[in-house]
Amino acid sequence: MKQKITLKHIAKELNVSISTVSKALKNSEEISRDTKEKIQAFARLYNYKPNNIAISLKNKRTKNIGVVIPDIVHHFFTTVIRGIEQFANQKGYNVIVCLSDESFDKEVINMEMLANGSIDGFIMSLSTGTQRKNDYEHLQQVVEQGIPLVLFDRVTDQVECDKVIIDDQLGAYKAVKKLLEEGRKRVGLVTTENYLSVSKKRNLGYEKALAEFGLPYDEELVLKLPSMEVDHQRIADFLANSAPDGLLSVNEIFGINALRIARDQGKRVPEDLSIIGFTDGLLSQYANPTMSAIRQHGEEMGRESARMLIEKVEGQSESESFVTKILEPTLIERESTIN
Amino acid sequence: MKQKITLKHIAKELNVSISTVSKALKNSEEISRDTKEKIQAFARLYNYKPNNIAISLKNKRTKNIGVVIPDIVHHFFTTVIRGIEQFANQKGYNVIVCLSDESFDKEVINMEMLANGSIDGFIMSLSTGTQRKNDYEHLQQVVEQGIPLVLFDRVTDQVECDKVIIDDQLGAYKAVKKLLEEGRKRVGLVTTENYLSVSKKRNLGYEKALAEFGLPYDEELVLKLPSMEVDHQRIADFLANSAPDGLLSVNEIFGINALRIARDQGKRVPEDLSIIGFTDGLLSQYANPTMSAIRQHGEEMGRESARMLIEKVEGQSESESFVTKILEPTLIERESTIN
DNA sequence: CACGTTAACGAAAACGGTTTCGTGTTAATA
DNA sequence: TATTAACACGAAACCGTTTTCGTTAACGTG
Repeated sequence: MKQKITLKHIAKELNVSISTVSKALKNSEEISRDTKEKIQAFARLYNYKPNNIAISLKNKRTKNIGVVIPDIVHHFFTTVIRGIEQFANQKGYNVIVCLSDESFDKEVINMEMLANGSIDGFIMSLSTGTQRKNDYEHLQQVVEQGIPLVLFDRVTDQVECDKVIIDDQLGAYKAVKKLLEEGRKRVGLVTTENYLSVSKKRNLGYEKALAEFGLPYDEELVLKLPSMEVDHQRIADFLANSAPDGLLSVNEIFGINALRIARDQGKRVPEDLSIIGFTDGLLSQYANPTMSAIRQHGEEMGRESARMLIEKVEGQSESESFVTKILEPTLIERESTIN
Repeated sequence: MKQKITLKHIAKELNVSISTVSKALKNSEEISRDTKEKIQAFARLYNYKPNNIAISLKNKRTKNIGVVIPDIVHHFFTTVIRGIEQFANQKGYNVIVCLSDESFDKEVINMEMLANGSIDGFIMSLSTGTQRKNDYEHLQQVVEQGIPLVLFDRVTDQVECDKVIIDDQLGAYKAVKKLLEEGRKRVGLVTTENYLSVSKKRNLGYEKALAEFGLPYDEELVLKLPSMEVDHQRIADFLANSAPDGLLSVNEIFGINALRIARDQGKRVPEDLSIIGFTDGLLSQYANPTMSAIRQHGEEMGRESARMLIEKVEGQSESESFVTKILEPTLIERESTIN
């Protein structure tokens, strides 16, 4: 087993001091041509690579960024991670991924693990647990310690930091407007309880579009599921009883299920029921019929988050100015709506 | 901005030495009751947490594990990550995720970045680039340096290390056997070129089942796509020309596409064409008709990989024995096959 | 009273680097 | 010849811990 070689080894072997070796490998002007060549050759021969941990300790910079997300088996989040990875990697950063599993406690534990020197900054999206509890102490702490933080998608007003979101209200508005323009009279909404920041905004967009078309907000047409779990029965009942002729789903899974259940109930999609879902993932693309969707541009959101974070991390500017970048959602029209 | 507090700060503030503080916080017997209480109270008050980096340097243990995978927007890999995260987290480890993006070069770069002290061990699945190039120098290096390595799913015989795979041959065998038992006479296979370790084995399972039913291996019934890209035209031509009545797809995406294209060609699924795909992901579950699948137990694979890796990392045993854990795949029957 | 014990703490090395500030040697200059 | 500058290198501090090995003072013992 070849042990990793250190500056000390090289120094001893070549009968010079550690500082000389360090400088030689950095091509410092201080060291003579001869010595530099000798040291560099030796280092190359033994494949010397500086120890990241030692450098981190010295520089107080780890070149790691911590990403805390609720779930990873979820198309939207994976695309965001990919975007983060892409940008971060290219800047020489590594990405430490932690899953909060939608739990407040896990979110806190993960952040505390990472906040003690392991990372230079955080990128995160709030767990439902945290949003429900409405407790952001752990985020405040991080910010107060001067650790840069970027929140994406599921954010909160209660923490001052950089944020990247899509215009959820606009997304919902676009979708519902499209449905209303098809001539739909009973446009429904499948969503979650309002503790999720995004759900709230999507509801607003839904209402706005209705109002614009002179339609009232009808509670009967809004199904609020208590969690991310799919409750087939409630969806089936909702579709049967409320009889919507258009539907916006706050996420892909609910949408796909609604589509499926509607067809099982004998409804034709899109003729009898026109459907649009949030998140343009694989499911929407491969559903039958394919499902129209609001694209959230996850990869761009990830890249943007990483860009903002790294800027803060590397920025000497102690400027306490935080920006919220708002991406515009795109309506992707497919077979579940009428073109 | 509250700066992180260190042992040195506490020591100066309380007029004791750094060593005393360190010992007091570890509740050492060496320190008097009084002093310990005073120090611990102070530390709690200022929310002292030891610096991970310093500890890592001292212990030569980072409590980080590096995961290098080809892609993350892929259901199977995300479930594996979830399994790894789950186990690792519970053992106090963090997971650094790197994406090779199916590229040999990126795989090498990522590993080199992490191998210089950032992590205690690797869990990885080979990129297609690496398998095509058939070059495992970077893995050898890591192993020689004594860094524990666990390969999962896409593995190679050319590196001696722990491995976790499913029995791909058995999986394919189970699927094809099922199709043949339905009475199918022309069972086809949609796969990739053989440089992927898993494809090779799945082909073997396919052949084995055919042989068992006294059927010849017919090249016309095997479609080998050159990459992971979906080539609609070739799939359509294949289905039209070779006219299979049963089909095994080496992954979910190819399977879903085949299913779709077959229906577009007027074939009924499963009556005219019975389909089974590898990887039991969301697409299979939500396809129309739902697609039968070979479940690869990604989460278990992740947990198992993490378990084996951490055992090696923490194991004082310098036992140079490597094991390959083989998980049994499960056939999930859905609507795309006849029950 | 001399000695050994013990309790309670501090000094210093170590982990593997970076960086500042000498310092000795040589060569150029006054 | 004395002074100085340039060159090439080393010593040591530092990042934040842990841990070994003193050291000191108080105490008990013969």
